[in-house]
Amino acid sequence: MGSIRDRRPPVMADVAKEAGVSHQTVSRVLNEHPNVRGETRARVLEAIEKLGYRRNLVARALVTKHSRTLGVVSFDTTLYGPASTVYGIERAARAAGYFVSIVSLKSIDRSGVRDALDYLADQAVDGIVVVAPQRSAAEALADLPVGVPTVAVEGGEAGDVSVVCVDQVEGGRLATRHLLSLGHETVWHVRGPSDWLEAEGRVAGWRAALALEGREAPEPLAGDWSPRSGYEAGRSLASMRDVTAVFVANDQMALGVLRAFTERGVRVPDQVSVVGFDDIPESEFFSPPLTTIRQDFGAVGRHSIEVLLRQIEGQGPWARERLVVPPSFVSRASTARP
Amino acid sequence: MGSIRDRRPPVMADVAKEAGVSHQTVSRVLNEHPNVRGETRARVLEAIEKLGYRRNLVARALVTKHSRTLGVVSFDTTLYGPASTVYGIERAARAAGYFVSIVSLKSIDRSGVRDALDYLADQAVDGIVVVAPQRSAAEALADLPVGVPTVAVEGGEAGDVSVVCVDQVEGGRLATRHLLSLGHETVWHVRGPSDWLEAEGRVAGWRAALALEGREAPEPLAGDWSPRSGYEAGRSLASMRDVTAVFVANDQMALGVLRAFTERGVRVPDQVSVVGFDDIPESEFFSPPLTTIRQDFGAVGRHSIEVLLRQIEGQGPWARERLVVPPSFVSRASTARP
DNA sequence: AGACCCGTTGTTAACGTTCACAGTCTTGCC
DNA sequence: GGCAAGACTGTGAACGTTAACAACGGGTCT
Repeated sequence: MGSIRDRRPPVMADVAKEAGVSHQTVSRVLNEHPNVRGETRARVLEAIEKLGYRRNLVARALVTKHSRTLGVVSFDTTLYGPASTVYGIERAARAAGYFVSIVSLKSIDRSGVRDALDYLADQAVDGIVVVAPQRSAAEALADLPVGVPTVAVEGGEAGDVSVVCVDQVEGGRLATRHLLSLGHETVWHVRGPSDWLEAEGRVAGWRAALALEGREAPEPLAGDWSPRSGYEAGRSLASMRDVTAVFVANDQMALGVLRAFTERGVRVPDQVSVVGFDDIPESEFFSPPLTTIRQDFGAVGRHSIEVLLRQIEGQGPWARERLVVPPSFVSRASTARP
Repeated sequence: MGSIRDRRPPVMADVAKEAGVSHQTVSRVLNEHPNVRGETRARVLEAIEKLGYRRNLVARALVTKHSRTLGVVSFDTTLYGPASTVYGIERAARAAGYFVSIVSLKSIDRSGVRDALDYLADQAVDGIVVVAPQRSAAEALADLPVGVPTVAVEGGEAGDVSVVCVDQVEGGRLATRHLLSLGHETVWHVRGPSDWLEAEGRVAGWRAALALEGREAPEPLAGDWSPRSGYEAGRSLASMRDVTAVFVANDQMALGVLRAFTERGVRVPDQVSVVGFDDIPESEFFSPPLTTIRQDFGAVGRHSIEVLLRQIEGQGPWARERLVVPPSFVSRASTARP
């Protein structure tokens, strides 16, 4: 028995003594090594229970070189998209027995991403997921800390990391095609910031769908994802004569557009049809309920962990994968025939 | 020079050899111990730079017993409130030089919280922040792993952990008082789930404000924070005759209420006034823009880290603190005189 | 019967850092 | 000139785990 003042948590050696075996046998039981006699295992387990032993993961990580921790670098986890993605990542990681260490960046510039990566590398993470929706972030992945498996979510082609993303181009196409199929002459677009790859993808899909039908693409209106920027774009659109259909690059901006239209007396969908992007939980209850393109953020998170674990747990040089999650069209009440 | 195939990252001993000092001196330089000669320090720093040495935080944690990692347990980080709080926590923690390890729970029941806490304790976190808005989560804090400093965010009184929270009662009062002061006879309430402390607090504030003016409190309508539940409550309210003012327990449900009113032709604020809670980024662009109660989630996150670090870095038994962040009233266009 | 294998267990040595302590070399001061 | 105090540096031993290897016993095969 230890002294009364022995507040030190029990270690493997204590368990070993209690069970009358060597510490190595305890280790074997803990790691489910096959070659341990059933009775011995039971005795060890009992001793563990009795002493309330918990294995020290730090010591373990020191010798195995694996921390069973994954790093996540993300941009503004307050936004619905990143928040959902990170949530999916976290759940998938924990289900696989990994911890998740998170770094949220305020602005994603090259040095910010580099710092975050270094920070995580110091902590000896086994792998890193970078939610890198901006071009600058994607570029920062080019000069990665070698040796640490990495997956980019929504990232570009830069560097040779695996990428998991939603097919933004297809999403833009879906939205635009829907509006054209209703009979609209052309479709206007309120786009996201130009340094966001997602914004570019949606623009590209919009243009492609328009081109396919031989329609002229009007000049897109610039937004920054915020409802306010959508509101301002909406005021501009409301003052134009020939606008009958608008594809807005995310639901928050679409809300702003709807608000501006309401203020100006433009009726949706009677006079103008609006399609959003993301399918945030609120969109269904906008006035009118918003037709939009759904991104399955949960799937993106799960897949990114799958790809990452394949790299971590597989051996040898990892193949660079590219996994694309398809978006889906959600029909509601904000679109109609012109 | 190491061999050509020497891919092993450099350790302290390598730096020491390179600089012609002992490993302990390298350690001293790294830890900014004062008693190192300037020239020696320079030589060590140079060697570190040359070899690209990075200190192994795992080995360090093993001996110091400090991982410089904080654990965060949260419920559904997809919701705006928790997401913003966790974001604030993460930023404040990193600014203080701590890593943040996150566990998101799907449902907060007692055993779920316990598991999460154990999980984090295994990882040897230096402290834990539990975002525990539900009664059951608050209860789970009662049987905490001893020895690990813990702070509850939005938690109740249970257990003897420090608490940082927004004054929900005051928020409920603010909303209700505003409506009464406009001249409404009474104020209806769409409440949050009954196992959420925040929901209870808002109900209490609403009742208190009503009682203060000697008004009868109508039966509150139950919601679950989702826009849909707000929508359903809104339909009920729309079918009642004497409803002129509604205080909705969060902005998402308020959106649902507005939607239901719009569908039924109930004009806001002309016929009915609506006040929300949270001030999510979207509320300003609802139709009409929503009068609401703002919670400063960022401040909550920052304060929780301050309290936690005070416990970690201070010595001796920590005093149990209780820090209350005041909510604020945001006036927009969804309220008017009856 | 002896060699050999395999299941089971123990012994010893890492892993890379910090801590405790013991030196050595200055420096200042009587 | 000697001595104490302090600055600076080095040595050895932790921290708690897993890896590598050795040792032992009983069974099987020849």
